Amino acid sequence: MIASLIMRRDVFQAIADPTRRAILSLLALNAMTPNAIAEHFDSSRQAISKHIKILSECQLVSQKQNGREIYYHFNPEKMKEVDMWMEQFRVQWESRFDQLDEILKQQNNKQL
Amino acid sequence: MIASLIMRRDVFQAIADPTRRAILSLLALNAMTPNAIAEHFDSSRQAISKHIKILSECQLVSQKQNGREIYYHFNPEKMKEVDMWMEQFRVQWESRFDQLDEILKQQNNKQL
DNA sequence: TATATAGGCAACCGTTTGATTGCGCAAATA
DNA sequence: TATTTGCGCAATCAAACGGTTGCCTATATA
Repeated sequence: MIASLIMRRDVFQAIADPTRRAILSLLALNAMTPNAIAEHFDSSRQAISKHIKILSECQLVSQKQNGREIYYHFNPEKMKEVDMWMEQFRVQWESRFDQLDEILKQQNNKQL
Repeated sequence: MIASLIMRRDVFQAIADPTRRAILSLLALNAMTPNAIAEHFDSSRQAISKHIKILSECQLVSQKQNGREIYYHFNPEKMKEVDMWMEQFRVQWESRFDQLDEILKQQNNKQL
């Protein structure tokens, strides 16, 4: 289908929604069925299913059918993409420690 | 204003847009004016300004006025929030190494 | 076999998004 | 001083989003 090729959801867009983030936090602890997930929220089962569909489309979750139940599993691989994107910024908040290192070095120099 | 209290943007929603992510990548390297940023994109200057406004509202960027020019700076502090949220999932992709550790341990036991 | 349960799919609807256009204002330049 | 430049603000619009409702199929249970 064209949709599966073109519409391919973005991970960043998927985690933009607070409900989807909460679902991911739940699934990271253990795999769950849509109904079990929906019990944790005020929204309807269908609303949650739509969120799950979006999470599936960008491969943040995978599914395993068991009879009429479908267990959704969190897929850490995809979340890594966010982590990798963050890498470019991590240097900046680690620079604080670098600055501290610099200060300590200078103090050592003074002591010598 | 009420807007500044209630509307307070979400960092996750801010980085959902690919253009905004690209802007952040640019600003992480050096502070820039809206016009300078817009030159890197096909969109109009106003479109970019709107993105900048969203990034400002969630404090992912800060501004420093210089005459009629406004330099926008990347603020790493806010990006940390995303990094902190990711922490809960990081365990999962690091578990691969744990599994490797487990295998190595068992092999050592065999050797003993 | 009849009924209840799990869960996907499609249609619909109000709100939000991202982009464009036009405008106004302050700072720089002629 | 007149003009250009930098940039924010407001209005407008199509597309996307998030939710609800209704329906259908398949599996489990009475």
